[in-house]
Amino acid sequence: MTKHVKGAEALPLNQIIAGDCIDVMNSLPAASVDLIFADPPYNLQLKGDLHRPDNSRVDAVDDHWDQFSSFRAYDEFTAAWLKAARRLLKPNGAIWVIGSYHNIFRVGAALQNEGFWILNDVVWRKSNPMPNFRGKRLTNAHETMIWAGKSEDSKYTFNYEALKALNEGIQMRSDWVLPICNGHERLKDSKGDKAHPTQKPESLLHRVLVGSTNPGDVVLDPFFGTGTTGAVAKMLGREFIGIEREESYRTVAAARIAKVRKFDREALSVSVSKRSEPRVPFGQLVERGMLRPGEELFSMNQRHKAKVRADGTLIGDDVKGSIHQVGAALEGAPSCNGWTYWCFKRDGKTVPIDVLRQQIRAEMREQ
Amino acid sequence: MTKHVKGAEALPLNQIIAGDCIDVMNSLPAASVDLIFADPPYNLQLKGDLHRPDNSRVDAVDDHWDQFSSFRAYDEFTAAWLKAARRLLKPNGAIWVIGSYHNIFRVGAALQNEGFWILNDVVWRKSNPMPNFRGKRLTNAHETMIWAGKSEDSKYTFNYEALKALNEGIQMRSDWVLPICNGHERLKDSKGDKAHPTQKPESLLHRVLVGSTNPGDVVLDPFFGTGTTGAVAKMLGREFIGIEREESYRTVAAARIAKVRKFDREALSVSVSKRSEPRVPFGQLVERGMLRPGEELFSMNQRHKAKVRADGTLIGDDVKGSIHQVGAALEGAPSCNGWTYWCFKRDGKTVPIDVLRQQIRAEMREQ
DNA sequence: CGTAGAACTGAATCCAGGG
DNA sequence: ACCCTGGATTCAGTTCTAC
Repeated sequence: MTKHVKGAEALPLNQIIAGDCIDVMNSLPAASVDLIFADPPYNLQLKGDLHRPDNSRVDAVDDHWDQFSSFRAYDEFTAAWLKAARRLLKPNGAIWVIGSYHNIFRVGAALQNEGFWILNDVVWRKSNPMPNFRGKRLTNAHETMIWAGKSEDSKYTFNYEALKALNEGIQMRSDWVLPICNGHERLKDSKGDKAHPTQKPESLLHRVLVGSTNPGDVVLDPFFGTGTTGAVAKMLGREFIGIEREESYRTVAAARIAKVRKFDREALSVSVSKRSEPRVPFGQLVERGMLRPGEELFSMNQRHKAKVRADGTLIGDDVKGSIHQVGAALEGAPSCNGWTYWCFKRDGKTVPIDVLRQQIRAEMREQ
Repeated sequence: MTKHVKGAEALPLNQIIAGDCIDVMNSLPAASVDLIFADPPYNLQLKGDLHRPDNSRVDAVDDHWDQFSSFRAYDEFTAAWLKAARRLLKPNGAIWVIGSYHNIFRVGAALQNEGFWILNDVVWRKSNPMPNFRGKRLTNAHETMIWAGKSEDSKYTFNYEALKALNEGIQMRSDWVLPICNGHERLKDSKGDKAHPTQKPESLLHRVLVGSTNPGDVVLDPFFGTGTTGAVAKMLGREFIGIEREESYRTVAAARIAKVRKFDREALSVSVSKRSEPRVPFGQLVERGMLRPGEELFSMNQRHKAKVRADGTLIGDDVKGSIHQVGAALEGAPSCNGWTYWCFKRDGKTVPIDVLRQQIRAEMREQ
């Protein structure tokens, strides 16, 4: 299918175009696209191998397309594809770009330099990220998306009520908790290996497209990969244009999209987290000043006491550890629920620490 | 209090220094600070706040002022204070910078350009953000912090076990859910208005300082504001240096910090990693007769065995070497922790050799 | 057939210290 | 500076295998 726009050039809709995205974008008619979703190379700069504690090797992103000789080279690449992308956007068009700390700051600055107007940065909080195996940094548990209008005065599309509905009637926030793409959704090649190292979950694109496009809008993805953007666009009744350099990815994407039915909501069902109470680490009571480091806690039976430390552990006579561990040790029990075991004193009264946890949970429910 | 460092220049500790942060930082001795926490301004309307690297002021009524020159001026300001900050850091020092989508991408790119090495970007997920009243965008529910080492090979401080303890035994992630600063913690001026527009919560600084400094470390905050960094540093037994241009903020901060009490020493101790335990050569177990030369060791999975030699090496089928080397070779693994891999037999029971190491370490602690 | 437990996996800038 | 070696280090899943 092609679509004719003012200027008589044809727009190749619902196709995957082979080639370098900058060249291809430059060959398409200007001001013809409503939304761009881009998942560019992150320039991860990985060095050696990484092993899990069980000695298995992590299958890293070592593909040639992620290699850049320097930040400067990456910046030039970024400016070039953003320029081409901006030309394609209608005046009221918008763009989403996803990245990690390796590249997102350079991408964000480049967006601003090119005249895009940032509307929000959105954090994808992964419910099941890969841990930091060596314990040398924080678990890298999120990626960042930037949502920007073509210019400061673009009348961008924002379906406020639709997103609010997706969020159980509460205004959608800038942090989205979604699982990574695995299980059956993760596309495999003929050998059973993952077809693409960085396939994005459809739930993420669902939220992006519901929130910032209308049915019939044209969505372009210059780094199409295995076509998550195209698959979700088709389900949601949006038109897509994919650009992808690697033949193997194009093949997988084409087969995938062919199987998609419009309004195929089944594929989007995000595993709903159990409706259980949120976990509140004891350390949070300390960080938030509800209990002071050095303060004494007393056991329910008044037989034992222990001091709170700055890291949210307790120290008693010859025992250190979590509220549960210290409670268990002092009672000589195999286990102990520290939340119901320990109390603190306020104004002469003895108060169970669980009261403070309830307080935090109540706050969390409010918004 | 001042502290004298190599080079005979005095470091003004636990003081709030009046002045422009770039000038003040340039007047302090190089390589003298362990950590910098910075919450730089990012209101682009306050053009008078911006300084070029040559210290000339950006003219707010400049006719040529547009979006582009505004970004350029902000970039120059950012590069200038980051350069000054980097000079102050010890080789193994690190920096935290907090910002929002208005400025954080420019700050992140500048950090990388100046040679800092990003360790994590951390999302502060606000549990009670201000809603988006007009319903034109997503609720801006987070801010971004960047944690970076002075250089790629900095041996930065990371108290992994302490943060894990704060999170009740689960590795700390890059997204931190903490409430915004309000209630009693929020400082008010004499008229009852908030004393500072963007006062950060102490819980945020608690986590930053527990995780990336040790007691006694010097923490500098070039945009001190009402002194959250100083207040938490004092509580946690860290030394602080604050720089603030506005007298009203300095006054509020000084009064605030004077009221803070340091936690006692025991409360400041945190959970430590096994890595900090003294090293015990396996040969010592043999020398001390805890294991006899010729004795057989068995792998944890019971699949392999090897004999102890008099020099503290093992000999198995076709392999000789350290407990680690033989374990790795037998398992075909890239590496192996021999201490947890090998067991010996005593009175019919299988005992991990690590028990003997712990015995030696306990003896070492006694004296 | 169902269930329990083992195996596997994910955009990762993932070691420190002695010779 | 490099080279070598000891030895510390994981969370939330999904899929596979054994019984």
